This record gives sequence, C-alpha cells and structure tokens, in this order.
Amino acid sequence: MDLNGPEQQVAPVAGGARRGGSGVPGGRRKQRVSMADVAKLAGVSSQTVSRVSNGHTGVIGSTREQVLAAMRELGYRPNSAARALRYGRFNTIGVILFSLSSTGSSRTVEAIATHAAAEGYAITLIPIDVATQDNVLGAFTRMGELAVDAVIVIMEIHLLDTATVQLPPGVHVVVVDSDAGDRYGVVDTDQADGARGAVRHLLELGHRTVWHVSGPGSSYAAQRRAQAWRTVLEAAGRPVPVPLDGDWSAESGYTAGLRLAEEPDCTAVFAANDQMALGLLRAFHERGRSVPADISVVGFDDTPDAAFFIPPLTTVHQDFAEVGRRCVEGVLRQIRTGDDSRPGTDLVPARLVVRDSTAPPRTT
Amino acid sequence: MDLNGPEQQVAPVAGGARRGGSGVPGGRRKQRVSMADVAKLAGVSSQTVSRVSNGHTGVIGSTREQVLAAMRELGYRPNSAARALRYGRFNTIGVILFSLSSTGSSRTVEAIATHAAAEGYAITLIPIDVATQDNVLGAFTRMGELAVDAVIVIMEIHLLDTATVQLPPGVHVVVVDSDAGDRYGVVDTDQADGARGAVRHLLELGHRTVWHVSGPGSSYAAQRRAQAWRTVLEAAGRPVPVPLDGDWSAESGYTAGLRLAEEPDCTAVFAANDQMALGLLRAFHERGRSVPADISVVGFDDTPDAAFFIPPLTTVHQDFAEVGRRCVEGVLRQIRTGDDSRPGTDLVPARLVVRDSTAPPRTT
DNA sequence: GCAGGTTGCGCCTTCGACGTT
DNA sequence: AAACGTCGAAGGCGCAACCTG
Repeated sequence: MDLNGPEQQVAPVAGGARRGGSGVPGGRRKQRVSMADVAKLAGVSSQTVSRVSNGHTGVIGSTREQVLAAMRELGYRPNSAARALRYGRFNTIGVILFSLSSTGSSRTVEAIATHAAAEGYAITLIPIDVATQDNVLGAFTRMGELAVDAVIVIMEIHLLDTATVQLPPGVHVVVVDSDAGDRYGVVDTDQADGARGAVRHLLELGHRTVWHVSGPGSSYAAQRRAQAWRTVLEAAGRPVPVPLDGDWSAESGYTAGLRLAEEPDCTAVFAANDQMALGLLRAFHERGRSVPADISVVGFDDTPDAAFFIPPLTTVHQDFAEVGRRCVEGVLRQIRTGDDSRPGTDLVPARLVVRDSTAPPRTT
Repeated sequence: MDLNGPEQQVAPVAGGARRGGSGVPGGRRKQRVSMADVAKLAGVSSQTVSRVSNGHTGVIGSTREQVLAAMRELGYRPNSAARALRYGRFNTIGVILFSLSSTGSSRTVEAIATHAAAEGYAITLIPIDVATQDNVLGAFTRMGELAVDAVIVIMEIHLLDTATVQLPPGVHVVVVDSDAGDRYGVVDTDQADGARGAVRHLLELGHRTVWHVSGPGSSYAAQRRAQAWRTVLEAAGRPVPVPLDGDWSAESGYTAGLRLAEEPDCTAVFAANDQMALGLLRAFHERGRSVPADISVVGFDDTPDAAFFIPPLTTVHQDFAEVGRRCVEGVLRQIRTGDDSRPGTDLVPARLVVRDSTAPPRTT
C-alpha cells in the first residue's frame, strides 16, 4: 500500500495538450531528469521534491502543486535504480520458462503478470532455448545478475535436477510443473486428479479400457497424467494398452490417431492435451471412424477452442489463472516473511468438462 | 560484448555437490552479498574483485581463481541496481500488452524475449486489463517508474490516442499493431497484403464474391484486413457483402457461421483469424454445409493447429518471430544511436498457405 | 612495467537530524 | 507546531587516480 504512493503523485500530463515536445527547450530530449532538476524548476529543495514524490506529509498544497507541475514539465520519473539501491529490493519477480507458445504457460504467465502488477511488482521474463542445455545454465547465471527479488520457474524439473544448475541464494523460488516440493515451493494443477477423472468418465460410460496418447517424457505433467491413467485402469482390473508417445503437438496426436484407427478394439482415448486430441479427431475423421460413435476422445487443458472442435471436445479444465495467482502469492509470502524454509506443493483442482466427444461404446 | 564479461566470470557452483546450504554458516541465508564481502573472504581488495567481475586485465590467474572461489562460496551476485545506477541504463526493455492469450501476442513476446536476451537485455512485462481504461493510464504511469530503457507496445493504437496517455519522455518506443508510424516506430505483419492474398485466392478459384468475418473494430489489424478485403472486391467489381462482426473468438466465428449457413449464395468466407475460422468450420459442419465443396474458408495467422482442423485450413501465415525480432532491433537501434526521431513502419510479409478448406465453387 | 592495494568520487534517492521562519 | 531548507550518510559498484612492491 505504501508502494502506491509515488505512482499516485507522479501523474502523467493530461490531454493531448502538448504532444510533440515537453517544456524542455530542444524538443525531444532523451535525458534523465533528476530530483535536483525538478527542485530547481519548482524553486524548492530536492528534499521537498522527495517528500512530494513519496507522498509524505509536511508539504502544503500550493507547494505540492508547484512540484507536480515541474515534474510534468520535465517529464520526471524517479530513478528506480537508485530507489532499488536504497530500499534493497526491486519489486520485481523473474519468470523462467521454456516457451510461451505452449497453451498453459502463456496463460499462467499472464495471470502471474496481472496479479504481480496488482501487488506493485513487475515481471521479468527469462526465456530459455530448450535446444541447447548450456542456455539453461546461462539463464540461471544471468538470473543472478538480474534485478529480481524472487523467481517463478515454469518448466520440467528435470532441468533443475541436471545438477549444473543451482538457483542463486538470496532469491525466493516457486516452481510450476515439477515435483520439487521438497526443495522449492510448488504450485500446479492437480494433474493426477484431472487425469483420473477423465479415465473414470470413459470407464463409467462402459468402455472396456482406455488408450492413452501421452505428452513428452520430459514433462512431469505428462508423466503424472500417464501415471494416473495407468493407476485407474489397474485399479479397475482393466487391460493397460501401450501408451502412444506424443509431444503435445497436434501433429503427434494425428500420427497417433492414424495408428489407433487401425486398432479394432480401441473405443476410447485419453489424450494428454487438447492439441493432440485435435490431431486425433482429424485422424479418426479421415479414417472414417466416427467420434464419439466409434471412438470416444478426452483431452486435457480445456483451451478456449476445444468447445469448437468437431465434435466439441470433452476435456479436463485447468485453471491457469489460479495457478498464476498462487505462484505470485507464494513468492510474495516468501519475500515478505523472509520465510522460504517450508516448501510444499499447492495443487489447484482440475475438473472434467463433458462435451460431445465421449459416449458409450457401440453395442455390437 | 562487454556485457557478457560478468556472466562468464560469475559461474554458478557446479554439480549437486553442496545442495542445501552455501558455505555460509547458518544454512539458508537470504542476504545480499557485496563485493566487499567477497574481497574479504578472498583476501583481496574490492577493486580486484571488481576487475575480476568485469573481466578486466591486470589480475593474475591464481588471484582470479581465489576471487571466483569466494564468489561461489558466498553466492555473490553483482547488485544490478547499483550497476544500473552507475551505468545509467538498465539493460531492460518493457513490453506493454493487453493479453498474452491472443494467438499473436504470446508468440511475438516470446520472440522479443529471446532476441532481447541474446543482446543482453531482459524483458519486463506490463499487462493491462482492458476492462478499465484507467488501468491504461496506470500502466503508463507505472512505466515511468519502471526500470526500462525502452518500451515495446503491443496493442491497438486507439488507446494510445485517447490522449490521457503520454509515454514518458526518455524512453524509446516501438509499437506493434498500430498505424502510429508518424509518432512512433511501428513493426507489424503486412496485414493488408496478407488479406489481399486470401481474397484473391478465393476469387481466382472462381467464387463470385467473398464474405468476411471481421475482428473487433478496436483492432487496427482487424480494420486493415477488412479494408483490404473490401478493396479487392471493389477493384474486381464484385458485390461487397455486409461483413459479420467477430471478436477473434471461435465462438464469434461459430455464431457468424450459423448465419452464413443460411445464405444460399455464400460460397466463400474470409475469416480474420484462425480461431473464428474454426468456429465457422464447426457451424458449417453442423448445418450440413460441406467445406470446401459447398463453402470455402480462409483464415489468418496460421496457428500450429490450423493444419489439423477438419478440413486442414487454408490461411495466411504470420511470421511472429520476425515481428518480435524487428521490434527488438528497432528499440536497440534507438537506444544505441539515441536516435528516435525517425519513426516509420516496418512491415513483415505474410504469405498464403493453401490447404484443404478452399476449392472452386460447386458448378450447378 | 606488472600485479595489486588504497582513496575518493559520482550515480540518485531516501531518510534522519537539525535548522529557520 | 507546521512548512520548509540544509546537511550528511548510506546503499553497491566502477573508475580514475596514486602508491607499493
């Protein structure tokens, strides 16, 4: 709350009144303006400028107005480097991730950014090129240089394990898509529960068993979904088909679908995400296998598009916004209490959304 | 290049050798370590530490090793606030955007982040809640506070025009999805050219005219696509149907599709993005209108999924990675030359990708 | 001349402690 | 007591000095 002080004071100039240049002679001037400059123009001391800038008391209305006017005139913005130096913190959270293109990460990041902003924190993005392992090292190293108070890691924990990497001490950490609950705080969708719901739904419809198109083995989320799928089948005493390996892409789902279309007793498939489910739908359509009459399909994620697949996809809804929110909550708690000694896993529930891609098996 | 010096020097500790705590007694210690601390442990002066940290000459191998060892021991990371203060820059680029969920923005942001990282710059995300106009103001104001050397704005320029907003002087700017080429540098996909290609493709197939499902009027990209669509039809002397308003979502495409399915002489539709095209496909499928036999559909974006729609979608490919790259290039040029006096528009070509959703009209 | 230590200053802001009116 | 100004210090780093082996 204290944080909001400065922003309120230093309001930008209103209206299109003066568009091109500021009051500064020479038109476009891309130079830093210091408090001293503002003080000189306003005819006050820089101490007073500081008081105004931070919303402190002891400044009379008229003086305050003069100072604000001078700020606008010069386009003053407080030097956050100096501020950070003084305060010992940056009000910034770093986010390390592999790809923004994947369905979940971009939505999670968006939620993180939104909630962080609401708390007065900015987000710094550290992308990692998966191709070269070295870059992971580089990113973490760079991270050490970075002006961040905490870090949220969105990726497979595998790469945290490849021990060349150690997060710099002094930064608080929360991890998504990982089982590092013993070392770092973890926030994630309850993958296992979501997957169980999907498989049980298919069994309850009367299918003898359920096939699985998995995500890449490097992903913990994929592993847990596959594991839950297997567990449910075994618990129900059903045969466990060999899972088909996918890589999250629609193309890999399509490839898997072409193979599954040849399996005469395959009546139900659980795809580890919606994109692969899309690939399945197209493959089955091409091979003349009707969904859901011949084969039922369940996805995972509930992307906005899933409701408009042909047919509309039954899938497991992930609440990415909530995941992002809890991530921010987690790191902020660590920052504010200084307590990061109690890692743990915070699971966000997933829920099955039944649409038209699932039905009882054909009774022949 | 000079920038890479420190990163190389301050390598993180290798291996899982010492996992839990650093050499510091007391285990987890979340305290800043200064150069002086390192100097004391290494038994050298902080000046020497500085020389090592910056890769300067004048430090003999053995001493250098001692210093590096001390850095690792303490988990030292240079204070970037102090560095920024000293150098007068942050090596950070701010990105202002509305939503990461939209197809293009997340991919553009990813490319921006990647290229910026390669140049030694970090990315700070400033999300804006579209709902309340005030937040736009707030975001820009906050921006002023932010530790950034330049800003990339990804949004409809409309909101830049609503004059309450003025970007703070002293920061360089590049804008995406806008026509503010006279005021700021602009980078964007060549929307008009892409749209023209789509419409011409349909006309060349023999369709009498082409219907259009547009994006929201608040988007300049949507406006330009619609305009190009209209221009091509008029130039060819074809009737111009009333465009159907969409909002980028698959649902709006679906709604539009239900209406178009009732138009007996509608044989070709150009949707302003792939998601709406997906909605169209489902609506036509439900209404028993075969694509492409009865109706041809073209989208825009070429999302990874478009190739797996039913049928695979003919669409206009956007090179988001290139857009992101040029954005970074643009701001870096401004930062480095200090010249931001020559705004202009940098258009990235789009190209039509023909798949199976388009065909000549039925010859009855 | 080279490997180093030592000193001091500046970057900009915040804050506390005193001043004065 | 309220509304200011002045002064000094701190925060971490980099650099330019100058000085010592």
